[in-house]
Amino acid sequence: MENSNNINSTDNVNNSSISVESILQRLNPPQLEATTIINGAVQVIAGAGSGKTRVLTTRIAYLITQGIKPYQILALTFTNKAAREMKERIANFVGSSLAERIWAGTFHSIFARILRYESELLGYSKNFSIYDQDDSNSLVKEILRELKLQSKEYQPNQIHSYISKLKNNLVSPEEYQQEVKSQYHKNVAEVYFKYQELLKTNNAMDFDDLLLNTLDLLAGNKEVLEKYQKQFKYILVDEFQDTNRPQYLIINNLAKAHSNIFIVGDDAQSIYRWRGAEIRNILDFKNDYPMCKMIRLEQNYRSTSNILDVAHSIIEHNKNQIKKKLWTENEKGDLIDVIEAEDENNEGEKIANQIIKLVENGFNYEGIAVLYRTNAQSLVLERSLRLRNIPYQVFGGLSFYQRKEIKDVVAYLRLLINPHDSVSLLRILNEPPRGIGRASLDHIIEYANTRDISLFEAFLYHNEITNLQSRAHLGVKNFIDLIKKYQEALDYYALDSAIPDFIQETGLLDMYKEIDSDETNDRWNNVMQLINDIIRFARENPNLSLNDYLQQVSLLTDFDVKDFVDGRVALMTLHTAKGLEFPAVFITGLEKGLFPIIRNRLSTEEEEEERRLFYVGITRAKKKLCLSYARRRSRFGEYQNQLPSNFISEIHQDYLNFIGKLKNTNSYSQNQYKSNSFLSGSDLKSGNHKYFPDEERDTSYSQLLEDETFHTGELVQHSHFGEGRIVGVMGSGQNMKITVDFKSVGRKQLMAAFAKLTKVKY
DNA sequence: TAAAAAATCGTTTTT
DNA sequence: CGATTTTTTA
Repeated sequence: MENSNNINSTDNVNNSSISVESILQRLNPPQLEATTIINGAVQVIAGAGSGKTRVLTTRIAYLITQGIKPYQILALTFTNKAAREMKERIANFVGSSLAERIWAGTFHSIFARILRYESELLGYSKNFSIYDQDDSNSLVKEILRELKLQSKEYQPNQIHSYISKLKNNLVSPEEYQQEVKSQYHKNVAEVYFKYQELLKTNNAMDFDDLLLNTLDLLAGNKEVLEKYQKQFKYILVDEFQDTNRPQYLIINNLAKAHSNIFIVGDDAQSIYRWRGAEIRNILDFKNDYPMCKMIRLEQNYRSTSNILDVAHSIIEHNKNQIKKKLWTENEKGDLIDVIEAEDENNEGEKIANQIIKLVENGFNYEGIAVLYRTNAQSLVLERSLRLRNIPYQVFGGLSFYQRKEIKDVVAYLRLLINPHDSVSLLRILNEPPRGIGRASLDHIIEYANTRDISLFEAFLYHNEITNLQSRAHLGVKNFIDLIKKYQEALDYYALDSAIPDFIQETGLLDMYKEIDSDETNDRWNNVMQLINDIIRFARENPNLSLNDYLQQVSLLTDFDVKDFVDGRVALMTLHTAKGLEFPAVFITGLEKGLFPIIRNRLSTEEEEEERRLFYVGITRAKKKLCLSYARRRSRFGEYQNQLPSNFISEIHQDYLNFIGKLKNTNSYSQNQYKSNSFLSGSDLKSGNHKYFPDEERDTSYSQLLEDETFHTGELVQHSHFGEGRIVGVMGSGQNMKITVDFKSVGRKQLMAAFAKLTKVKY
């Protein structure tokens, strides 16, 4: 049996460009072991840059050549993008038709997929909504309002993160309710209770539920468990150090039938403990799989030995860690540069200078990353890079799908397939205004509560609600008619015709058009982009539904959506940088209080996690590492004096090369920055021509965009608006907007990152 | 009820 | 400082 499979897959291997055998030969002994021991439990401690991804992909390709069917392989990664890239690499070995069928994805997306098949067993219908943090907060907020708990002690996001913590520790509302003593916590317990209840009523799951419900499903249904145990004969988990308890229990349930489980991780790179990740999982693994083979990958292929030494000297300060020592055959390389800056603007400027120097010395823009602890730091850095015409790309932060107008449209769509989703309903109820105010709404909510029905059902019975004004009755009626109409339309019309009509009829677009401001124009354009995206999705996937589209969208992050573009410096948080590598890395804001970050006081555990984060940052660098800090930094509009981070003093000074040491001059006065600040993004919004005449904009930006795909004056093709000419480019990073003069509809501002424009050659 | 004015508060990090 | 939320007023 194995033989015939072998022949089949060998055919496939021969058809593709690279043979697995040739790759196996290039692995070092522990890598080879990790790749080819395919049966039983294997735990790999993979140091930074030790070829972990290579092992994972080669191993999966090897499994397939050994006759394992791709759908029998479950590979769990940390981001959708990592899964996608892994599949692409495996496709090089075994062809894309096989690679496509591997169950590779994030915990959340894979489990969402399983839950959709099995939802009815848990009392959910197939079209359940997935609530992101924002949605969950709204739900908590609504509950707090109902329970009259709207004081400072009860902040929706804090309460939600508390509930989330309880859920990740597998504490049910009932258990928590019995456990707590103080009135405050009793109230929290009640919110928790109500929250879970409402999620069920809404036919919705939050991010945590995707894990917990999967766990319940497998623990409570023998047949289902056996079905998936039988299917997933080989399980691989990447970034194991960042799994939380429910994730561990799920994998454990799935794997215990055959114990073919392969986990890769590095305790030194555990940076998500605040989100519930547990080191305990690594220790428990050895107990649950006593026969497990332990492999260490300690040879680093990425960094210079200087960089590696510095990383090691940092992580050594942590008490809690598995002892290991990375080594490399790479050259010593340069010292680590340290930049001292006057303030955050000066920091940005010096980094920009340094980047220019690096590029003069043979580095490419795309090989450079600027990392920071908090997203808020990116703004100043962006401005500095812009001033020096350095092209860049920001990852993370607020993504397209988190924009208000996009979330609104998505809420409309969710309501169509899951009308019980009260969070979505409340979100768009008065968007545009429909004459249903808070008073009316409270009556309807009360009606729903007393009858134990969903909010939408209460809307349907609005005629029964006596204390409603006639204006509210009319508003409600129009609203439910709209939803009902398009619920039916979905049965009869194709997605790509029904959805644009629906969104048109919601009145959202008209509302944006009525007020002619930059903001509403942007929103109008963004909604149009989304509509195009849906149309494209519908045409590319004729057998998939709106439900499929929505589930996909709700689990996407900015990082998943955005590809690295050549010729641009990458800006992102240290967390986002995990798993990546760059020839040159800048780590910014190394100041006390900022990195390591301090909220109240820093516990040893938290400090160690910050240190691991620093370690992650350092080990992203291949050739060049540069650290920077500022003497003062503005916070909430006011300057604060800063001290260098103790992380810098933890490095042996022999490794450091201080550049641009500060003299006590006033050359970087506030005034100078004030005068430059006209270049800031907010002033560049369209219509602000008093600051920016056309000629001036052209010269300053055509230089900036030298490496861009789009230049002023070029002809482009848009999937919806047709052909047009670029008349301006402004903003930058994920907010980069280009103004295009379309033949069909005239001038439009488009988000470059999402417009999917193609160039017209002439 | 909706728009305009005032007040508040924020900065961790993300699936 | 600037975005978001709450309060006031028409």
